[in-house]
Amino acid sequence: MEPSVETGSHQVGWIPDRLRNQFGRLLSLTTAHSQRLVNRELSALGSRKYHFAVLAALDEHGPASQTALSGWTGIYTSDLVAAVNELSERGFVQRRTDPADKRRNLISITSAGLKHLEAMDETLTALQERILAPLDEDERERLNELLWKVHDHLAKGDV
Amino acid sequence: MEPSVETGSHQVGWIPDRLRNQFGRLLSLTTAHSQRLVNRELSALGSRKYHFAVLAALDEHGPASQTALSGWTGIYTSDLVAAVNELSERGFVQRRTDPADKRRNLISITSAGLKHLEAMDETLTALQERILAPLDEDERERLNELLWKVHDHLAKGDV
DNA sequence: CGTATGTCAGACACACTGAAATAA
DNA sequence: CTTATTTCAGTGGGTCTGACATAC
Repeated sequence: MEPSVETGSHQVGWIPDRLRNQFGRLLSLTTAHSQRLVNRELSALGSRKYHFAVLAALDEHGPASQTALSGWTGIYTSDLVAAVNELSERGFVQRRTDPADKRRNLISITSAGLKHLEAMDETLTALQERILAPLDEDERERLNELLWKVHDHLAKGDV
Repeated sequence: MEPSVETGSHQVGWIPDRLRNQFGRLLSLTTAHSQRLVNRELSALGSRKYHFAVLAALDEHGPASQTALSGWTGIYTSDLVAAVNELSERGFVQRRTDPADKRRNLISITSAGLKHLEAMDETLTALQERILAPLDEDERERLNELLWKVHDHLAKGDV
């Protein structure tokens, strides 16, 4: 009775109304889709989002403590430990104790890390282009603007 | 003795450019925020999104197999097992063998389940209103339209 | 077809250890 | 000035949800 189901990501025919009309669901479905693609691209480079975020922050700001990195990237410090470990194992960052404050670590990006960052950035930029393909420039701007509005509202914690 | 620890999202001042300009990041941040709120509301009702999705599908479609539910909700069948177990433990659904095909389960919603669904629905609708508060009607429509465009493009698997 | 198991990422709360700043 | 207390950075281990694979 049901039309055949494909393998891979599932396809949906009918969707319950209450689900279709839920804005949050549209948001999370779209996010899930695009994050799946992002992860696929990044994992081809042996990385994941945390790595990109940390390297980007280090590149743009310069050496920083883990607490600072946490603040800028939104990654919890406890999760940051693992990310920095992984990055330093691969020689993408260096961790040394801040001489000025011995309880603090100073993380800095290496040239290998910079190269890796650029590779990830290019990949992600190209991917983003493919994801947004159906939208023209105006629409992209509009979408960004509207999303930021909602985001900022949520970030303020009013709701 | 402990001053209460502020829980919640961290505040960001500066954000690295490469992160700020990543559309995928904006998407996932916004989603994360709103999902956090959704989870908070639902968990106050002792539920989570899977429960809502399953009950909504059952309510709108009538008794169905787990495979069908999986297709409509996007929940993997392996995860659906747990969700249906939880729901049936609370008396919100009933699981019985399909007399027409003995290897298939027919899941149906109970009246208690229906009541629970309505409660969740009301909660979520109210929450959605709060989340979208900064947007007027036009903007909401526009945002939905643009998101659907991207979503459908992704769902087609072209990218 | 359904169920059990398991992996992995991400978000998050907590407890703990040193080191630093500060009050007594 | 030097203890005693508090604050703060980093680490570790753990929980939970969600997406997803696979074997029975």
